[in-house]
Amino acid sequence: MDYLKELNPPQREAVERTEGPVMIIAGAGSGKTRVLTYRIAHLIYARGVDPFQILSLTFTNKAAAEMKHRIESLVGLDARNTWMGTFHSVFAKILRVESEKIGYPSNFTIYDTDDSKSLIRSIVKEMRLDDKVYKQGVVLSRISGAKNRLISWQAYQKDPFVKADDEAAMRPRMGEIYQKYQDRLFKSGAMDFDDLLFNTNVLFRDHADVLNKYQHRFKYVMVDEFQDTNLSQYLITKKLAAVHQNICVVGDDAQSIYAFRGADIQNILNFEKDYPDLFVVKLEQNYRSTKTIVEAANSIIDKNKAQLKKTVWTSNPDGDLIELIKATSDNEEGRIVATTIFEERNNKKLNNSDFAVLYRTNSQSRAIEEALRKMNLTYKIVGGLSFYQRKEIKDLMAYMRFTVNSVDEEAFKRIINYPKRGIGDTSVEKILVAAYDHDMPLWEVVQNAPNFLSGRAGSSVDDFATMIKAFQIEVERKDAFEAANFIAKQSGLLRELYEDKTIEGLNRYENVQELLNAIKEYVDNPENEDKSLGAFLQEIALLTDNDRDKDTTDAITLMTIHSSKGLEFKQVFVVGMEEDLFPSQMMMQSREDLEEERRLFYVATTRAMDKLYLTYALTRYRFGRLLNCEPSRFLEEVDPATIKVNKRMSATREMPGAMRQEGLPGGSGFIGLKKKPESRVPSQMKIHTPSPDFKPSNTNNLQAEQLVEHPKFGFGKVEKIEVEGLNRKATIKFEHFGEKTLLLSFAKLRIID
DNA sequence: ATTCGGGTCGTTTTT
DNA sequence: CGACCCGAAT
Repeated sequence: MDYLKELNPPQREAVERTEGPVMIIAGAGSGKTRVLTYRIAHLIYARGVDPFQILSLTFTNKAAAEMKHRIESLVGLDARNTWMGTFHSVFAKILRVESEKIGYPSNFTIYDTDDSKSLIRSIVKEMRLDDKVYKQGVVLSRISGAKNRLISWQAYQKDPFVKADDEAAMRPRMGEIYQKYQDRLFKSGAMDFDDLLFNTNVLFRDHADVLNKYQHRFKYVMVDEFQDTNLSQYLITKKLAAVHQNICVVGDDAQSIYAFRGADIQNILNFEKDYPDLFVVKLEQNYRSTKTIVEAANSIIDKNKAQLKKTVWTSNPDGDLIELIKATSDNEEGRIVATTIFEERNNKKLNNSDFAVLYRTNSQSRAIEEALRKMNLTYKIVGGLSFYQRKEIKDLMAYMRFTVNSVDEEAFKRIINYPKRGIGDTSVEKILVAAYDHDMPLWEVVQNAPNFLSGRAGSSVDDFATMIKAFQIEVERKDAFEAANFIAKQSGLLRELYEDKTIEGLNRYENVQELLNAIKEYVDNPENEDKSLGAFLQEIALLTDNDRDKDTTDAITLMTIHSSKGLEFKQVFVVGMEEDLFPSQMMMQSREDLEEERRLFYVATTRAMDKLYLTYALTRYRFGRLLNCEPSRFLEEVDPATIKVNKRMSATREMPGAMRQEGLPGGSGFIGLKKKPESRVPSQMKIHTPSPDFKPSNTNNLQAEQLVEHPKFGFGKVEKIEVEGLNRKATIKFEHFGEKTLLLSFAKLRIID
């Protein structure tokens, strides 16, 4: 039991108190993850609990993976058998087994936000409502909010308060949309994210035997980031723990920053009421930050009324004062951040990865990125467009989804005419209408297309159905990887991408390859018993970009404060400390909103271990308008004893000589990419027939000014040649297609001399 | 089937 | 300002 010696008394108490309801209030940097992992290890080691009986729920896959990894190194492979994952993934797994009891197929699809929005759009359109009033986002968040509070569409329509709300917002038919939305999801054999939790509640409510089974299976239930749970999640946990009462929640009310998506801070503030014999442990010693930073953070959060009393302290050294930096503009702010990182890194022998720049809104990253790039500092952006949201990935996944669950409407709409097979919107509409009019499953209609569509469209859909049937046979016989490969090839999707030799096209092709690799890895992983495509799809539906292998490159991290939770860095910059930006003007409707912004500021400051910088700009552009910015009220709230106003770096300042030279190659420090412009090729010109004698030339000696022929884009003139790493890129101006940049190692070009 | 022009709107984000 | 959506025009 050596590991217990590594813990301080409250941590140890939190680990050893395994029986009965426990709430661990864990201040920032107080070793929360360590306590959680040791607690699980302790259950297995000291108490002899079967890992199979321990359920731990987290908020991100990353947190779950990290914890699993740490337990494994503590306990060994036994740890594999504990149930650990996000609320959504754990209950998706359970629903997969039990869904038929509530009328869903066991191979149900999970709709992501895009699918949900697209479905809402169709419904609003079909109801002939104004989509400017019933905006997808608004409608979805309203429905989502209801589901998170366990309000079914029936209850929604009956509730007079809800009704009054919707009418006041000039959206009286919201209840109807909710009903139709649920109906369509059901008929598509699909659940959205909120349904995974909502339906688990339904399952446990209506099927006592099922609830009983899981209540007895999970003798110990643990919830991480408890301050971020919504009602739906909380009730599931409560039900599961009702028999053994071994429920342990870990959280920090001071870091509750997700109210806007249904998290209810009252869950943590009122937890005691639900469990009168609750044992509360407070972890108040901070191991992460300097005294200065801890004091500053405390001075902010103390202003909040709604909070659990605790005093976070540290025995770490005082450290440097927080630097408050005033910049004249957002670009200067970026420059100051970049030069400061550059100097600090060299003076203190730090790595890029020791630095983070945090902002309130994603759009603020631009100025910072520009400045970092100019100084050739490597950076990465966390968040932004996810891998799984890329069009090419969603397309292939839609094929796989439809093969597995051939009533999935959103998947159907995505692939029925991509690659093009002459089935336009009208035909698609006819198919869907037919399905609803005759109350037939979508797949029935597709299989009998000629009955519903005339002429060419009918036979095209027929061919499509034949193809899908071939896929289904493949899926039944082969594992996920082989089936996915088959689908990617036979659908024509891979070929479509392969033929596009532009940089963006290559990226898309590589992305698809990467997805296929991920499937291969999934199949090869002995931990995954079910190697079918269906099983893989279920796994991947709940992944986000943050879960993918992060590159090992040493880079400065840029992200929003929200996504910084749980992380730590030696030096942290919080930029954009201006009134109305942070705290955000849009957010500030009530005292609660101000308090949430304050907690957000608390989260930001407590990411820093050694040094914290707060910066603001006096002018900033927003929506094309020049703003005059006042320093944020938060700057006034921070204990002034912890701050020094940095005159040295404010105002205009010379950059170090080495940085000043013009024409430094900018691009190499650039890892993150927020948005890739799609290459737009005018369709009439798509088909260039290569000359009969077309043979790709050796492009090793390709020069500017030379004339070339491309099999797809036709004739063009080389504008310039660049070297990027091992690759050479040629920018070529084509007769009809304009400028394209091609990678020479891939492009097939014929040199015309 | 695509493209272009006009109009709108603009947090935070996980699953 | 600029991204996105939609409808009119090709």
